[in-house]
Amino acid sequence: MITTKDIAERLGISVSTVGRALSDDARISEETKFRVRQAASEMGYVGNRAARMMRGASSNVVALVIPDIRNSFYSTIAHELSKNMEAEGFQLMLSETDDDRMVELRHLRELSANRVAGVIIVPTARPHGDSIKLLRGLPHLQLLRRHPSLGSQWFGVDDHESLREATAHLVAQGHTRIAYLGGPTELPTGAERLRGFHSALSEAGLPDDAGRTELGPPSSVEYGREAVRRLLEGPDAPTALVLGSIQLTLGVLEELSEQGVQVPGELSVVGFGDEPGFSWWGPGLTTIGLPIQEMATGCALWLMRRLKTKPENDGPYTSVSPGSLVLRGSTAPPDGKAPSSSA
Amino acid sequence: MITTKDIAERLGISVSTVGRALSDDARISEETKFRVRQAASEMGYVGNRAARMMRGASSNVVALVIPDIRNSFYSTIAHELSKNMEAEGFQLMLSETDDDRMVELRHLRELSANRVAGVIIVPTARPHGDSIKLLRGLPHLQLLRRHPSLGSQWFGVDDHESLREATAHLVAQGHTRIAYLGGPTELPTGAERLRGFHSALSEAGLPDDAGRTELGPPSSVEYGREAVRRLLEGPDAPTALVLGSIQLTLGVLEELSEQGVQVPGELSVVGFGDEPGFSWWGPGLTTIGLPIQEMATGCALWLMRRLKTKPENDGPYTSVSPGSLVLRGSTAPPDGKAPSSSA
DNA sequence: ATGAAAGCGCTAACAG
DNA sequence: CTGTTAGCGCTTTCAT
Repeated sequence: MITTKDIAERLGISVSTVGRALSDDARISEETKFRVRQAASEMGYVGNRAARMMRGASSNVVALVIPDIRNSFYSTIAHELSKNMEAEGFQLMLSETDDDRMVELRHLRELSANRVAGVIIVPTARPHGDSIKLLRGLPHLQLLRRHPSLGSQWFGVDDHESLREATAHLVAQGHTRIAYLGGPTELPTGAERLRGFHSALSEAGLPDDAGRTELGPPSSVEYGREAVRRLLEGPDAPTALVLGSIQLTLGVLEELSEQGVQVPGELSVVGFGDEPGFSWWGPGLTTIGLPIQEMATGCALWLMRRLKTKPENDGPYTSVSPGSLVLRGSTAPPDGKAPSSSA
Repeated sequence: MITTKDIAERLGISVSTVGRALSDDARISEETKFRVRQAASEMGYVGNRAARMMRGASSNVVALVIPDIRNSFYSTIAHELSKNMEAEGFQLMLSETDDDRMVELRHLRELSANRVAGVIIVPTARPHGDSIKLLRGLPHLQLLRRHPSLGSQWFGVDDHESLREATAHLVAQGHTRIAYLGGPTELPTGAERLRGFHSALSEAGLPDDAGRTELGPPSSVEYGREAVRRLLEGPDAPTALVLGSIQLTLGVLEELSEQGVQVPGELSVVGFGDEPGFSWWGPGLTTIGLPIQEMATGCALWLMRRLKTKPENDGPYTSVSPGSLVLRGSTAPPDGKAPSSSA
């Protein structure tokens, strides 16, 4: 690897002159600057950021710590961050935790060792104590999930309201046996979504046992399939289903379409998230659309600004983006037998 | 940030003793080691990789340079790499090029400045000369696309054979007006897939004008929609369609389902890739399944090994994974009017 | 307008 | 068993 010293020797000048020329210092003659730049380019010189960091320069790397990039939720976020950051000269490090706090900790150790400029994290349910300590030393931002011990900078969506609205939509259609299938309540998102579900039920004055819930520890496609199978068994199966996780939604859709369940005839369904394919599933999936793109952009811009301004303006910051119900064909009043001419 | 010097001062010993204790050097007494580790942990010491790199240590970062992480093709790859690399203590840098050679170049500059340990790249159609130079200085590996000037380490899928097989399937069903819709031929993948399409036609002895092709410069969902609209217009519209890009497939499926085109009645379709949702699209999408997971794992393992063994065993290496046709319901003999009792 | 030298944090060679 | 010293590549005083 070529260094400033190599260039200096080649031109018979000192390293400091080379350094100054490359940083376009005012007191270097134009001619020298030209010769230096020429040589640098010819020799394929690329400045060593490690060395610069030792002199106090900060890293240009921001890390994104998420459960799984295959979840399109997260890949959209990653893309949006990457795009916004590239424009500002930042690079994106990708760390997948698989929702395992130990993996999360290992990643944070590495990120800290690499002295990344900042971290955007979707924390696991209960981060390790050391993870919390490590994050204290790094400018960071929580995304979607919010853990109290990880500071008060947070970007997320209105989980409670999104599920309340989705459930209310089913209630308005006359459903009285509604099931909710979502992620674990250990996660702040899971808890909020479940709360939203219950809010809608109680607002409608429905009895507590109107709502049946299946809360997966694993928010996986496979679990979604199993859970919906379980839900549909038995005599008083629900007539409607609201979902609280993208992965679970994918599983449910696969299972329902495989079992040939009539939607919305036998069962009304409201999905979570709006993936490619949701629109062409069965009668079109009515689903909770999330403004992840906007959220991610906001998040990127906030962090960029935070990193560029020296002062520790680490005041609490919270951004809650609203979801929106995307109405398609997968919901209808219960007992499809009676096509019901109600509005 | 805590340094070894801080620890040394606190314990009244020298920095080298601290360094050795932390690296579990044999000549340090167990007691000192213990005290050092204790202090390090208490003080929240995290080694500075930048400093280590200046002493010759190599980075533990591998970069993945791809067009767009939202393409599930690439997010699957990213996940697989990440998983395999985390196990070996490597971190994954994510660089999106948006298929823009200038963005690609900027990323490679940064990666080089950061002295990343290695690069896995899906190159743009014609990488910039400087990009080529930069890559020469970095251990790297091409993925899927293969550009001759970027070295001879490559992992990919058998694009030619995959499309040949898919097309042959349609030919076998009796189609004689088959369209191919794929990415630009400037990309090696695009060219190979198109070649596969033509191979199948000529093997079947079909006239050249049997195949109609639409080659998108932009492999986007939107372009897929437009293109299929164009294809279906006019009197001698094709009776079958083979696709050569995931994004285009997504667009085509949306458009066909929106327009209510009967598949396979009016049109037989073979998709590219196997995304969630392809199985529940219409009659189930017959599609070209790709072993991306295996490919990515192979790729990760190869690079890890390459990075761990000092010697420049940069011998040419090529790995071609075969695709496989996933048969579902979207293809049938032409002229659906005659349900045709053939096997 | 340019050089010389110091030092960032760490490790390794060289003394004890 | 432990300390001293040098140097990785770069920027930044402090001297010319």
